Parts: sequence; C-alpha cells; structure tokens
Amino acid sequence: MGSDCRSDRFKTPTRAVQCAFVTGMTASAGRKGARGRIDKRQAILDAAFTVFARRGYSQACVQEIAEEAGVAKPTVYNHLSDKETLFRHALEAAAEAVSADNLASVERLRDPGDDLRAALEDVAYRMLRVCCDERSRALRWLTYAQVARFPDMIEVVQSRTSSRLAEALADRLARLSLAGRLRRCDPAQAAGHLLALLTGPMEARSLLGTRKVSAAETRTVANAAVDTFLRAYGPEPR
Amino acid sequence: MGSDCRSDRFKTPTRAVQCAFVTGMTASAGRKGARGRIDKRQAILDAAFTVFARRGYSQACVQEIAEEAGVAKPTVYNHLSDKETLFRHALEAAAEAVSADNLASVERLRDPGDDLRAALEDVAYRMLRVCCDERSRALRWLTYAQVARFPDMIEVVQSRTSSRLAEALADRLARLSLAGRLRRCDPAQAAGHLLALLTGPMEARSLLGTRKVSAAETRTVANAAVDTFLRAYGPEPR
DNA sequence: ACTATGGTGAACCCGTCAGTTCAATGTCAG
DNA sequence: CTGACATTGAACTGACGGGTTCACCATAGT
Repeated sequence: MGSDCRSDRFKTPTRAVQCAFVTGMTASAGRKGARGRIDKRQAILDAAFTVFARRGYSQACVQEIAEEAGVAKPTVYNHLSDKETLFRHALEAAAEAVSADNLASVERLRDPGDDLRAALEDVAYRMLRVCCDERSRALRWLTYAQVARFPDMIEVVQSRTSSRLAEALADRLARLSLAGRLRRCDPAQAAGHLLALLTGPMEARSLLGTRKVSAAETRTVANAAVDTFLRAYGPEPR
Repeated sequence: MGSDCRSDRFKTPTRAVQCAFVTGMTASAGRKGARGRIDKRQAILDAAFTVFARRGYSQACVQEIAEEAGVAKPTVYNHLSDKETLFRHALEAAAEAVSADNLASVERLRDPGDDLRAALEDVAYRMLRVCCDERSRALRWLTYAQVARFPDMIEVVQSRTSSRLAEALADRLARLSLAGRLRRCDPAQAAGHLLALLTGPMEARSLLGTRKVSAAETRTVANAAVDTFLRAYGPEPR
C-alpha cells in the first residue's frame, strides 16, 4: 500500500491543539469513534477562534483553520457551511466562555468579609485578569474589527460580556449599598463607573492589548480604581 | 506645480494633512468641472479615509477610493505608492485632526471660573462629543481592526489621541490641584480616571458606536462622570 | 468479509482586487 | 503651435482564497 498517496504521512499530528482557548474544556483526545464527529466540530470551532484571533477575519483562510484543527478543508465545510458561520459560532462560544469567567469573579463579592476594600481589590484584580487575557482581548478585538461586516455580532458579544458583567456587579453593589457599606446610589451607574475605572486605564497601559502588563502593574491599576471608587461610592461619613 | 507627485513615495508625512472629511464634510468632491488646480493628493487622502471608514481596510478597494476622490485609479497610484501607504497617511492625518479637537476642548479648563463643577461638566460634554463622533469612532475602529496587519499604527494613533489628551488634561488638573480646587493627587491618574469615567459608560451606551446617543443622554453621562470624579478628587473638606 | 459513513488530499472553478500598461486626451509653458 | 506632462479609461496580469468536486481510504458495526 505504499503508493504515492500514502507517502506524505510524516505530517505532524497537530491534533492536540489547545481546545481550552475557547471552551476551557479539557482536551479530551479524539477517539475516532462515535464521538469523533463531535470532537471534530469542537476542534474546528476552537481552531477557528484561534486563527481568527491570530489573523483577523479577512486574513484568516479556511485552509489554515483546517490545519490548526488537524482536519481537511472539506471536513470544515462539512461541519459548518461557510466562513461566516464559522466566525459567528466561534465568537459566540468564546463570548459565553468569557462571560462565565467574569461572573465567577464577581461572585466573590457575595461574601465580602469585614474588609470591603480588600474584597473589592481582589475582585477588581481578578476581573482585570479576565478582561485582559488573550482570549478576552481577541474576542473584543474581533468583534470590534468586524463591525462593518457583522454589525449584529456587537449585540451578541456585548450582551454576553459587558452587559452581563455590569448587571452582576450591579447586583452585588446594590446589596452592599443596602447594607450601608456603600453610600446610597444607582447600582447600575456605580457598576459602570467601577468597570470603567478598571478597564479604561488598563487599556491605556496595554496599548489596546499589544503590550504586556505585569501582574504588579495590574494590581496597581486595580487598587487605584478601587480607591477612587470608594472615595466616590464609599459609605457616607454620617 | 505639483512637482513632487512622483518622488514622494518615502517623503516624511511632514505637513499634517488636514483630513477635512473628518470635519464632517460630505465627500467634498473634486468635481470634474473644476479639474484645474485642485490638490488631488488631498482629495485622495480624504477619500481614502472616507472609504476605509465605510468598508474597513480589506474590503475597501482602491477603485472605490479613486471614485470617491473623483480621480482615476492610476492617479491614485501616481500620488501614493500603494494601498498600505494610503491607509497609513489617511489614519495619521485623521489622528492629528482628532488630537486638535481634543486639545481645544481641554483648553477650556484653563480658566474654569468660580463653578468648577460646571466647568468640568462643560468640558466633559465637549470631550464626549469629540470622542464619540463619526471621525473619532472610525479612527479608533480602523486602528483597532488592523492591529494584526499594522501593529505599529496603534502607537501612532494612540500617542496622538488618547495619550496627548490625557497629558493635556493632567496638566489642567495639576493646576487645579495646586490651587486647592482638587485634592492633592497624581494628576496623570486623575486624568486617566476622569477619561475612563467618561468614555467607558459612553461606549457601553453606544454599543461601540453603532447606536446613536442623544445629546441629553450624553449630558447625563458627562454629569455622572463629573459627579463621581468630584466625589473622589474634589477638595478635601479639611 | 462487506458495506456504509465520514474523512482526506488534490485539483479545480471563479470572483475579487492590487498594481501595471498604454494609447488617447487635456492643459499649460514658452 | 508645440512639446512636456499629468490625467484618464480601459484592459490586463497575477495572486489569493472561498467553496466544490471527486476518487480514494479507514474504520465501525453487522
């Protein structure tokens, strides 16, 4: 069987690519059984996000996505009709994953303990980490970059990330306000302001994500934001 | 005479080419009748930004830029060597124009009068108007969208817009702090926080610029930001 | 062993578009 | 008038890439 067509089997199996990029799921090896098809679909979606994040939409070619997924090009089209569908599904999955991470961070405000400032600083740092990691950055970038082509994706992504995060944070701040640990205020506005104080300076420092920001620097940004936030929204002196 | 037409491929971008299109002009148009002595190069750069803003980089074709400028395609290549050069020059000019507008807004803080809050609200509203108008939005969008292809443009644009604005604002805040009208603080951080409080909520409301935000709503955002800012950075009660 | 299912590589069609060439035209300098 | 030169429309080249087709193959379930 060593005919010409089999002679190129020395291609490295890039099948073990990081599926964790989008889904955060463990890279369950693709047993080529009944589940093979599902694994492939997942691998393709993961690879799509990876490549789109690397090249941008128009520069990413389906061939590269196929290679990244360790799959042939026709297989890609077999699972997802075309490039646009690929893009939409990949972004939506990534948005969902980011959302989960964000909500997990905020949840820590449910029991802030005695030291509210410390709790806020902790949550702030975690949110910055999530908001500025590679996946999150790529997601925002891709969405923003393709406004002209897919304007509806803004709504899809925004609702799953910023909006959901702001709402969850507002919930926690409302409780804190009611408990007298923050002054009486509009919790939605307070949440918006806290998030702005965090992400705004962070984006400036990272030059829209192109420059690496150290953990210490991130902590500084987080603490400064919390300080300003507490000056503005902390409990009234009575 | 336009003797430099062919020879300026590598000419420095010296003259900040005023991208008039950004100032709200509508496809100004070198009308074919007036084909005498208009500066074609200017028209081409204006048209380039207009079309890039409309379609994005890769979707914009040089043919359309030529038509927008009222010029033939070879003429475009006669003035600017290729599409990339077109893009870089157009963006840089737009950044320069946005910078000028931003600095003009901040300059109003030089003599804030008796009512600091009112002065800040006025300046905040003006900055929001500048930061969120069509030209500014298109500029940020294009820069962000082409990070993968032209990573260096981030630096070019950022330094002329965000950074320059933040510095100018920090200058004014430093004076106010020294005059006892704000508490003692790091002016750079204060400026960063004020800008974040303004642009963050604004971007959320406008869905990254896709939704129109009314003047009244903009005012609300500005006033809320100033309120929070003054609570955090206002003069200490002593 | 047989067949069905889905995967595979390679070639292919086709549209788009950057960048070029060219002959013709318009405009000015002298 | 004439020559120099920018400009123009149109046609052309070459690259690139989305999407399809097809003949072939590998494995699973029977």
